[in-house]
Order: sequence, then structure tokens, then C-alpha cells
Amino acid sequence: MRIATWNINGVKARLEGALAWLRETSPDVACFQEIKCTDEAFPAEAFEALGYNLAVHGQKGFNGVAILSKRPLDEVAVRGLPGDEADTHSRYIEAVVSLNGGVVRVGCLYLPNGNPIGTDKFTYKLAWMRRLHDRVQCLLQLEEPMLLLGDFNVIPDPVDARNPQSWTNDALFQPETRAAYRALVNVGLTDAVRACHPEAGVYTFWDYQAGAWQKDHGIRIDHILLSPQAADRLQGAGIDKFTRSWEKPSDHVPVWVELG
DNA sequence: ATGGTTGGTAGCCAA
Repeated sequence: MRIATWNINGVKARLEGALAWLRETSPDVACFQEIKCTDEAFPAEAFEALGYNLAVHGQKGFNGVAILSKRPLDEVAVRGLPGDEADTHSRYIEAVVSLNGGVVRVGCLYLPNGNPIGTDKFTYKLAWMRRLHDRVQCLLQLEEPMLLLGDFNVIPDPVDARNPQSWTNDALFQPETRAAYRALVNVGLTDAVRACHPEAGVYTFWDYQAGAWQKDHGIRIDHILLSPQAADRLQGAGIDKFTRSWEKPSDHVPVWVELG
């Protein structure tokens, strides 16, 4: 089965592109980030017409995440990342997908950008990563096939940027950010794209500004992390770079894994 | 080069 993630940067602006991508690649599960709308405003019918069941956690204007699944969603485990009642951002939704003779748990996330550094936005990013770490440690005890996927807003290593030096003052590439991401992976998760594509030049985001796409000034910040039970079934991973050339593209492109 | 571009929303914020 194919499980994919895509920061679509506005479901209203990206509806035709998102539908075209779903028709073309037919993922069994698709996770969206930055839907930028409320649950009520999400164009559910258009996705249901393609055979998807939906779990949406949105808010007005920005953020917002959604899980689409061809198989039934057994349970929407949580809407919103646990650990801070005061956090009103819609950045995490987790659901259990029912399979023939099993389940797979999917955590769809939009990790805070954190810029500019030295502000409460960066503090919020690091606190959010700590809460995500706590959630993952809890989930690993279930010993299920589990995927944590989405826009992590983390450049893990210099190889994940075309021009690493240009990101040295950015929240996505701070030592604290990278350390928190390493700690998360090191609890026992597999970075699926890294495992399947260790080579340089693998990116998932190109800024709209300054001709970043034309110059291939990309970064790899959208990730799929697998629990051991999911990693055992990993058959391949990839990036649907072709969507970045479409009319009205998202600045991110889809990332996917194939599980046996 | 502290630039430039897009989306959502309503005179800017987030990225």
C-alpha cells in the first residue's frame, strides 16, 4: 500500500492540483498539511468522490491537517498534539486505518516553522517537538505499524539542502532543531526517504521566491518516519517532484512510501 | 542583495 504526505499550501487554491495528483498516483492514504480552512470549509465531497474517507483538523486562515484514506478510518485517535491545552494551532491529527487483518496508525503533522529564531515562535517550535517526542514514545509501546509523516520544517543534515550555508540563521536548520529531530528519530524510527535515497539532491520544498525552483535551491523538510513494524514492510519511497512544475504549484511536493 | 512570491484574509500575517 502507498501512503503519502503533501503540504498543499491551501486546499482551496490547490483543489484541482490535489485531485489530479490523487487520480494520477492513487495513494491508499494521503496526508495533507496547510489546508488553511475550517473543517466545515474543507471540500470533502470532491475527495469523497475519489473514494476517500476523511479526517480533518482545520482552522480558519492557516495551519490545518487532514488524512484521506481509501480504507475505513477505524478511529481518529487525536485532533491536536497532546501535551499543551493552551495550544490552539491545528497541526496534528492521528488516525488508525483498518486493513485486511491488521491496522496501520498514521500521525499527520505540520511542525511549526519557528522563524524568526530568538522569538517565541522558535521556543514554540522546540516545545512542540518535545511534545511530539513524548507522543511517539507513547505510540511505540503499542508495537504497531505506525507512520509519522508531514511537513517537519526540519532540514536534518547539510546534504538535505542545496546551499546549507544559506540556512544557518533559519529555524529549520538550527542546531537545537536538528538535535530535537535526531532525538525523535533515535527513539527507534526509520527516515524512509533517507533509507531508500541516501544520495544528495533529494528535496521536497523550493521557495516561491528568488527563482529557487529554477535554480534547484531546494531543501528536504517533508519526512516519513516509520515504526519498526512499519519499517519491516518498507518496499520503497519517493518524491513526486513533477507537481512542482504544474500551474499554481504548492511550494512543497508529495512524499510517499510503499509498504508491503 | 535582510531581497522576492504565494495564500488567506481584509489592511497585514505566515511561510
